[in-house]
Amino acid sequence: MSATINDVAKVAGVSTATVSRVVNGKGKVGAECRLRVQKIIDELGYKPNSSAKSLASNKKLNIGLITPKISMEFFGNLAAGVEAACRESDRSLLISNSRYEQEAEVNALESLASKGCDSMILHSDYMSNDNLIACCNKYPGLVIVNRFVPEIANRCVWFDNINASMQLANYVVNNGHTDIAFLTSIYRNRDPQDRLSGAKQALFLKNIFLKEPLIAESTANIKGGRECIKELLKRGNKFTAVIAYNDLMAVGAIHELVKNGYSVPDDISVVGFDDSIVGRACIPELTTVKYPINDMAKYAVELSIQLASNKGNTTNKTHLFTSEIVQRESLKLL
Amino acid sequence: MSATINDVAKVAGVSTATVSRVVNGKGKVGAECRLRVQKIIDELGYKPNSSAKSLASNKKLNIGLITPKISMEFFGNLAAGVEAACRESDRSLLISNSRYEQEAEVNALESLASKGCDSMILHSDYMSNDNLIACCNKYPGLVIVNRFVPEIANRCVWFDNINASMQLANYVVNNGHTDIAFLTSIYRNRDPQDRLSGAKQALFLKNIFLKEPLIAESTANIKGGRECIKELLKRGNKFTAVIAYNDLMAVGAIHELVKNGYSVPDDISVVGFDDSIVGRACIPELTTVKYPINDMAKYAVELSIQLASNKGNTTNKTHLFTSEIVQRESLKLL
DNA sequence: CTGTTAGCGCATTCAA
DNA sequence: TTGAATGCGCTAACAG
Repeated sequence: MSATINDVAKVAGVSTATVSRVVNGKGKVGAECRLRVQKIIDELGYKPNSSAKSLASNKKLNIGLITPKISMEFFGNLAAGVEAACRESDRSLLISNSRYEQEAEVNALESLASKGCDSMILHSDYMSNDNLIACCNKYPGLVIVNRFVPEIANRCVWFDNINASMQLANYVVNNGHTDIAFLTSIYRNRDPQDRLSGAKQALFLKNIFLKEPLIAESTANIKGGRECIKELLKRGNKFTAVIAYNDLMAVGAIHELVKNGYSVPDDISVVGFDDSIVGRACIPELTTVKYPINDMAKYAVELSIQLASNKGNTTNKTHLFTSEIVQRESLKLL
Repeated sequence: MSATINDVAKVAGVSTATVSRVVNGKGKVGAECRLRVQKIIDELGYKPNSSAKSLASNKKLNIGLITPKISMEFFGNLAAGVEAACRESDRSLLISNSRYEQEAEVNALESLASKGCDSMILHSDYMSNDNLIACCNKYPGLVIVNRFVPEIANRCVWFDNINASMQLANYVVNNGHTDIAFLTSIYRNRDPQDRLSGAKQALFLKNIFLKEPLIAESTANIKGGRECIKELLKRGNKFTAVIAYNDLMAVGAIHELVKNGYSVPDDISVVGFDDSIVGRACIPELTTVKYPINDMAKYAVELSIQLASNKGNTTNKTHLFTSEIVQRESLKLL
């Protein structure tokens, strides 16, 4: 098979310890000796075996990412950010899909840890706070993305959905809307709840009450967005703006509104959430909120590496990212 | 740290070999002994260290995926398929982005191999056939996705872009179009070339000549699609249908056509390629060609595992996947 | 059926 | 500055 440290040592006429030193740039090695060894390394195409390396040094050089579904754009962006940061830190990235199953999340954590991941990034939708806390205690290099749990604040790289949703709702109101509908996800996990409650709060402060008849729920995809609009239209309550849980639902909403003869945004405005590619694909292009997942991913990697070397030594600092409204065409401006 | 095989052996009062046997289900172990050991394993939460495992057994249990950019939907789907297959085969997935850089592809291959990936899946856009052949010789478990190189036919899991493009072009012609424009990518890698030449051939067989004035090129994204239409409109040649290199360009084309007062598909039809989510987001929804990347990914994993255990032992069989037209709304039907 | 032993490839003492 | 020796956690003969 491929050359080992022994082969290099033999050919170079030195000990494996010396080869190890030149490979890792640690310890003292004579200048000419270093050159000679390096030459052999290049000639033989020697690459250290990372299993042996991590076994011997008890240092893990892998970082694990657990995501519900890597094929979704949001998680793809998360993975891309993590990958970039791994590359910079000369670490390898292991990926595991949890397919929205709580048990799979826990298994993945265990599995990745045993595969030499000292740092891990977890996007968890369904694990309870207590479970999350337990996991953080068990794995010092674990970082939680897109959740905030006060007890492990320093382990959370998160985004304030409530606040972002308030911003968005205010933006809609400030552009003249008072009859506002909200499209939420049928899956009652955190994000939809937070975004709905943020919108409610913001509207409440403007003396607008977001009540049941103007809230529709369905699956968090294009089809779900269409279903919601069908339902709202059937109910017959007036609305001039729609705030959707995410861009996919917003796009579905636009489709269904157009199909029913409404013009977006002239008759009805629609805004989404995430700033995903579908928002740029639909006509009119979608006004939405940017979720800085790529930046968060990079940050999370740094944090997890630091945590892993600190043995999870935690400060009180948390890691909160903020949003930004992306103004495009689907919200009519005053 | 976490429990090792030694801890389990000590507590259970057996040798490490026995523990190894029950963990791996290999060899003979007495029934009650197995139960006892298993109990200790569970109590201690023992998880085999995979570095030690692969070092000792000289078996690699990782599979590597090299992709230009994991955040793109197409590659995300590729990754998802690979991940699913890895899960079934109880292997870990390592991911590396090559960012469309040839050198990065080679580095990633080396790096992944040294990280214990005996199986690898590579999506290469820019490596030459000769390089690809060399890599396949070097890495017995390497499978190439989305390229066909005759000399290593058995290592290629591919899709016939030329043929698929011919199908699509025929479909367009059969629905009454004769004035057809083609939008291609400014990056002259394989896929755009194949799709363009496939369209040319199909049209040629119908006595339609796809000539320069009706071919526009730009970046392979939404913006590029818009640019192409701008250019075509400026040139002033008549066309009633547009075939785009991919869905993103097709969506951009639709946007620009609509902006210029054309109705799609009533005035001008547009078709894309890939069946990506943006095609379902635009209005009208895009008629396109399904690229079965998910199936191909799963297949590629099986193949690479088999190849790795065969030491690259190659048959003459190649692995070709076929396409399917996805009929939606952006092509007016006869 | 079970235990003993010898490495896998490397980093890291400790001597020299 | 360099080398020899040890062990990381595990598997795989080989004995018994």
